Amino acid sequence: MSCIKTLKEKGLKLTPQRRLIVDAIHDIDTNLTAEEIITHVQARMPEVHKSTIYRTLELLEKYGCVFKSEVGERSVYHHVDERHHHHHLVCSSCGKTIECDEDFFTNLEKSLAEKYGFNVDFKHIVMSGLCEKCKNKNK
Amino acid sequence: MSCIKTLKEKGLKLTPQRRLIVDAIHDIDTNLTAEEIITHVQARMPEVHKSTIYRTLELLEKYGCVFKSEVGERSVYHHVDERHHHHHLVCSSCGKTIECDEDFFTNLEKSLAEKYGFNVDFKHIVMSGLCEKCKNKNK
DNA sequence: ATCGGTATTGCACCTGGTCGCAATTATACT
DNA sequence: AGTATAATTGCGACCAGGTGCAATACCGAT
Repeated sequence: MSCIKTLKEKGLKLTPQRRLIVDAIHDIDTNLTAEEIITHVQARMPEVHKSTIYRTLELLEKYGCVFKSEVGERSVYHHVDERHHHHHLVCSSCGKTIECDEDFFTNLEKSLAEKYGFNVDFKHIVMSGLCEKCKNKNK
Repeated sequence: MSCIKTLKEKGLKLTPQRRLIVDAIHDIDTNLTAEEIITHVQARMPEVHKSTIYRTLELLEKYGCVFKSEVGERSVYHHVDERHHHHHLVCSSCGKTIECDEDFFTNLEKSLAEKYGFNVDFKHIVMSGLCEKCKNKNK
């Protein structure tokens, strides 16, 4: 429930709509499409407009409560786990998500910074590809 | 002009619209947004519908003539250079694109496959972040 | 408890991109 | 050159997501 606290600390208003959105992110999976959030929220409070939801999600991202990432065309939101950061590997065939440790990326991050002076923002990247099952399926 | 050859080889029709789209990809930058392509094509042939352009781009991607990648919300197309693959680092602040060698990613690719059995599809990833200049600007 | 100001909402509209469909056209065959 | 036919086009409708604006509601001060 730290999301609520974060909003309060920033002097933002705690509207019923926002509570519902925060609830959705906590209650359901950690891997939510915008559409799933909209459905969940509107099931309880049908008037809530999608733009309100997108705006709230944007806010929560801005204040570090959720991560937004693009998988294929759609946006997917991950509730931020304060204990440890991790990256996500999403299978483009079955949709399965694997959390992987951020250590894997630190080397790459470092060498790209050294060679090109470029600072990749890995927090906002979700890698897509094929998981083990789907890879073998296609053979 | 190998794109044209590729289309012919696949038994696809060579329409004036398609010629224009292929021209655009060759003539202009290697780093084109869909919108830039649409503008370029419609400047010469105004009736060409955006859906035709998107469909052709999809085809060209399918047959390996271009790479499509998502930067922020928009789609960006890169003309494929047959000589060597490389990855793209796009600065989210100034839009500058850096081509980087694929060797940087092979280690990461390998270790993710070993640890998680996951095969990241790096061909379709464009990393965003901050280039040297923009990073220093914000300080 | 109520009041005022600012944050937030819902709405209507916009944008990039996709899709089904009927009309058109590039090509292969005669 | 003329024709058959399957691929392709343009169109309009649609989708997810975003924006400006007027109306509303949260919350701190009274």
